[in-house]
Amino acid sequence: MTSPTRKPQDGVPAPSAPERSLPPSRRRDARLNRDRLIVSARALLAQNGVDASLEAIARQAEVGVATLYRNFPTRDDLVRTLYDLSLAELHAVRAEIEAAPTSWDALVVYTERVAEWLVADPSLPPILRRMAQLDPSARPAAEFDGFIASLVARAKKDGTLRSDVDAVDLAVLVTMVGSLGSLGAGYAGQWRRQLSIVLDGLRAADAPRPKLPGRPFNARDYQATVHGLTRRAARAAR
Amino acid sequence: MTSPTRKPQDGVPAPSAPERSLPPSRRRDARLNRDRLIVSARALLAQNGVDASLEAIARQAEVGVATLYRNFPTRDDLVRTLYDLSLAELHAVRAEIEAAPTSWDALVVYTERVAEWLVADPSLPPILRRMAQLDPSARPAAEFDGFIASLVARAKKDGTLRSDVDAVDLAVLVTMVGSLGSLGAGYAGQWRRQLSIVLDGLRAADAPRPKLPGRPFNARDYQATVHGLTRRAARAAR
DNA sequence: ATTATCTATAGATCTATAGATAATGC
DNA sequence: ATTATCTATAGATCTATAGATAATGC
Repeated sequence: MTSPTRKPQDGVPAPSAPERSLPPSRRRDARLNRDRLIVSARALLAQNGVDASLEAIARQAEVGVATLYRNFPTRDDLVRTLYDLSLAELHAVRAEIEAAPTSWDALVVYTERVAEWLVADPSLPPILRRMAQLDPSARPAAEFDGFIASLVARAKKDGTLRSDVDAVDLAVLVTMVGSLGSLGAGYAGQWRRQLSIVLDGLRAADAPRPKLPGRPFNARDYQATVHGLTRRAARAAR
Repeated sequence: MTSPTRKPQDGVPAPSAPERSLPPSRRRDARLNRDRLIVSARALLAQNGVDASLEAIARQAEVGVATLYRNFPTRDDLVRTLYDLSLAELHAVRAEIEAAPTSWDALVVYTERVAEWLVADPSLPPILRRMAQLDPSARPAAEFDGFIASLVARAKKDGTLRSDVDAVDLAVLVTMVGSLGSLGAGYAGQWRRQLSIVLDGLRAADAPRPKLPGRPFNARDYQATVHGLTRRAARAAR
């Protein structure tokens, strides 16, 4: 029943299958091409959304279109593969959370790592949206659910987390901070400041605040960066 | 306080011209068609990004393609028009801010209204991105700049705003909250909770916190809504 | 021998425009 | 009479596949 050929089930992919680029038993050139396709796909999906031209993806990967279709018979197969690969990265976060010394630290690790994951890859938003359409019952963060809920309860009891928020508020806030990835690479680590402010808003009122990380963004760079421009382009245009 | 007259620079529309749908001297049917095109364009840009098919926009507006091209010779003319229309709405916010009794209230009005503006229209993100590419020197919120900066200074002196943030942090946070618009209509007013948490993070540490608005989102609805699904579709898929 | 790649191509859809036809305002 | 709309169409680009050609592993 379970053949060595990968047959992605319609539902959630088995998280036990880390889905390496491909079983290492295949031809070297084939694996290379597939990897190139994945890189190009990430880039073009980030730029043009889920409907990015498949021809363009193949072109950028310096590969014939047919090669793309051989690896990914449909567009959704491609999207699903990118999704699986990204999700595998997220998996590692759980151990990090569990290693945190206090419940509050665990919340910080959770929000920080997940936000970082989102920010680092601007192809994720279109991919996540599409996956949710394909398969609304699949939830990327499902494995975290119960876990985070108990963490939230613990942090409230410890008196570090304000008592009027819940786990969903947290998830929404992380999504929100993660959206700063669309501001472009020039934005660099500034999102940590914003996350820090959000965390201060989540803290119980009497808990002490740490210093904000980084420094305020200068207004000129903000403009350059806010819509995906490089600083150089913005200077040139001015 | 900047000069009342705006340089008629490429792209920055004179704010004195609210750009009504069209000078009322034109043919009735023409105005109607133009309005229909604008509505359809908003819908399809929100759904498919700036590269949405012009043919599809015309089709949805029940109008021939040539009519679209007559009104908007290039895609960018269309985008620019949508941008101008949206920006005109934003203009009204300034008066509201000035009417606020305290500096902190003014900040609340600013963040709330601008976030609301963003959340209400999911076609804005692609439009803003495109406009920034077309014309990097134009800044949608430019008219607010000096104004907000002095507001920030005032709120710090009043001891209501924490002293280690600046106006750009504020702008980024608002953008961030505004991004929740992409979560879909089912999300309704939940973004106000998130904004409220952000505001608490911005408050000076010793200032008292108000209660969060609304109630926590239930986990099931969150899933349904987080990627633009209707609740009904999510239920059906389960 | 097997597996994968590339080239070529059919059919669909899109952009952009020219020319024929219809609706309005004066 | 003027202004706007529609239909039709050329050329570009895209998806998806078939058939010919090349590269690998055993």
